[in-house]
Amino acid sequence: MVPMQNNLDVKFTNFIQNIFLLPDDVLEDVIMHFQHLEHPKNHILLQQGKTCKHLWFMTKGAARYFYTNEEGKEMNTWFSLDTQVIADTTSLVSQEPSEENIQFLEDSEMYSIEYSVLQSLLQKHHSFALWYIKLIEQHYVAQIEDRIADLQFLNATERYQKLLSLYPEITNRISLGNISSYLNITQETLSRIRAGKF
Amino acid sequence: MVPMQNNLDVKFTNFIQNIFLLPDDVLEDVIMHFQHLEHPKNHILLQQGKTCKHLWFMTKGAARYFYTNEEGKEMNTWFSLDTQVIADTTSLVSQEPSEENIQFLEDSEMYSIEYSVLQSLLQKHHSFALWYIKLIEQHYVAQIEDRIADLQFLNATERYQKLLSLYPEITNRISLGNISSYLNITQETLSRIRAGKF
DNA sequence: AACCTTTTTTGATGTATATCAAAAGAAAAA
DNA sequence: TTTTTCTTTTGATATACATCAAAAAAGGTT
Repeated sequence: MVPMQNNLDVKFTNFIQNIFLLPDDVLEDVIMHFQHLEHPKNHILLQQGKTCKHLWFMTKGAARYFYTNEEGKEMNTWFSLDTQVIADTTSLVSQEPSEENIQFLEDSEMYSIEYSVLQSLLQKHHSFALWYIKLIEQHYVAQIEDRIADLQFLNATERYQKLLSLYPEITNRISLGNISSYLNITQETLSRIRAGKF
Repeated sequence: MVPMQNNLDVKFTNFIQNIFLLPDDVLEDVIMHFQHLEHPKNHILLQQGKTCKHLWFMTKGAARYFYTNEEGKEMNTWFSLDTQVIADTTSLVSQEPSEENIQFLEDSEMYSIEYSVLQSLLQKHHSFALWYIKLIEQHYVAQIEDRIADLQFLNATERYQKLLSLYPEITNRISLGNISSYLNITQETLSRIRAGKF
């Protein structure tokens, strides 16, 4: 249960209200079902094989999504920086075991809501269901389709440049190994790209 | 406006009801806002640069999503076969111009609903909003995330085999050139994969 | 500062898949 | 059937990026 006085909470409510404006009473009912959390760097938020039981709204920090392949190599599938929704969507919506891990790359702050609570709020408030539709549309569909196009049509150098233009500060916050894995290239190749060797 | 007597319509209402069960009165209100359409092979349903103003439920047929790149080459991004939702989701939800075309690869049948009508039905019926959430979750998120994983982690041969296991009859319905473009490989490479040369 | 650990860079070589050119096969048209 | 057109296959070569090995640089720790 979240008291609504301090700055962080204002940031969070703005995040919620920017997705789709909720009536005051609904906003209040929704917000009070969120829990404020902090997790340190390296904390594993969701583990491969476990079902994703929460939806998180990160207000500060950085996280990676990754899975460990047959050879034991960790492959990053996604990054979230600062104000972002976090969840393994596939596992959350199906309530089946996740195929990936979610781990923080910085000390991070977030608000969480349980899947069952989310479902009952969707049943309870028509406006919250409309809000959730906007959330999915904006945060999953748009971003994800973009990523498909990148993987399908851009080469390694172009993928890196696009990531840089989207997150100019990413190289100060996330290691080259983690970035290269997300870009689907090796660390060596990314190093050469940065040195301008292609 | 759709009379609900014949077989095709039953197939369509089943499709709707399988996503999420709607109360009879809501189902009736929803169904009557759909229009039945047929389009011949090669018909362009949506053109690059035009905004996607409809959501379609294909009940029979085949379609491809593609865009034309700088060199004038057509690149397939998606296939839909038989009972499937069709739309350029990014364009539909943003109501901004589409970056891709949608074209039929066979004579096809479908039901369509206009974007603005869809929006007003979402406002009007809480249960229809819950239905739409399930639709997005099942038809966009799950499929799309799977495609990212395929592009990121499978090689050309594995991508082809996975497509075959999902649509065993695809080679009889869709040309090798169209399939290879979707798999993000050349026609020559796909031909060699099929001949077992890798 | 010196030491240890992690991250990044460099070099040599290998591999999956692309490109270009042309032949073979299948489908459609005359 | 013959001709034309479109689709698929084959061969030779090129290229983007991976892999393996090792050195260099950067961060942390005592």
